[in-house]
Amino acid sequence: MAMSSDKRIVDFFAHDQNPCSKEKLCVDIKKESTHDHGGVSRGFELDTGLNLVSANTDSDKSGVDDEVSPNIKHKQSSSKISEEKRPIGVVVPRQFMDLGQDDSESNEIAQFDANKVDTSKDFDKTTEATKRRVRVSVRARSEAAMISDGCQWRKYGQKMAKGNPSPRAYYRCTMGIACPVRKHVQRCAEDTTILITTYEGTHNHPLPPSATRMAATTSAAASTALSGSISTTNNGLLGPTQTLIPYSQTTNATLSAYSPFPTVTLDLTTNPTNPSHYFHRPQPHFLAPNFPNMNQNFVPQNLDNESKLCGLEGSGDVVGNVTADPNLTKALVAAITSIMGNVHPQNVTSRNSN
DNA sequence: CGTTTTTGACCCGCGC
DNA sequence: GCGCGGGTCAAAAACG
Repeated sequence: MAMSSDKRIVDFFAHDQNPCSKEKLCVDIKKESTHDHGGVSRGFELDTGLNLVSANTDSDKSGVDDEVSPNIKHKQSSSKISEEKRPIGVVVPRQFMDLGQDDSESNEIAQFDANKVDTSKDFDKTTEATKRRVRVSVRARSEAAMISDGCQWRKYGQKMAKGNPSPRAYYRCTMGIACPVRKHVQRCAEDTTILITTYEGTHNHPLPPSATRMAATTSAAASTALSGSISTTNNGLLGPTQTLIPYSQTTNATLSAYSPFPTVTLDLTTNPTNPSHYFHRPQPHFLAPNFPNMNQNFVPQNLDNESKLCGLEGSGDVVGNVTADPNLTKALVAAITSIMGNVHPQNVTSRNSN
């Protein structure tokens, strides 16, 4: 796949006919990686249609397999996922980039064509698709092997990821029968006290209250991240419109394009007492839930230079100029809700800049 | 003895 | 086409 220079339309709607949205989504892909260590960039065009993750909106293909036991569907799911890989990234967190690479040729503009958008189409369907594909990555300081999020997990694999001395552990949700939700846990390469947990999939069972509270924060994070207008900038820092999700004023949420899936990154390690360290836009209306059942070793701390430790510094972090579609926000919130549990409505925000 | 973890092997997608 | 790397499987080991 030509990654560094091709522009392509990501057609989120199979029945894209109604150009009801005039939103313009300009994405300047400075750098993007499909892996934590990667450095391959991709330019792309985005529709702000709601099928965030799948250009193939064939519901027969997207709606069933994920409900089947991954043990049974493994061979199919692998190829299917790749088939549906479509970038939707808005912000590429520097911490997930290969800091050593300088992919200058990848600095390109991908422009969203509003005429290709149809936000009136089948929101439910597209939301369902999104539920299954959006990833939520949580960065938190923890001495434990993984943070307690209210769900039960069974480890099914472990791998050494390139560029990171710490192994990546793979877990599968065991709270429900054949629950397709998975997560992987890995320590930050630059700061091993930081635990990076990435969730993917849709729970097919009720979640305990603790998981629900987690969901509230992650969902709000995604919502707020998406509601922001992110200017195209490569100024070397998280951009001036980088969105802060105030989980006790310690959460930094970004929507990442590094993954083949849209990925919301919740950074619970950032410094709340030094807001100038980041360039966050406050969201005073947000009601930050707590994590009462978090593992006691899970201690979000006020640490300066955290972003540097994790590689946040450098250029190319903010790559997008995004005007979030409220429906886009809803879709992503729904996705995270499905991953983490229910969301308190008051925590869901969206802003339509048009 | 049932469940969970470990770990080497395997599959698949992607980049070269 | 080949190699690399991520993700998963599944048998064996460990655990409770």
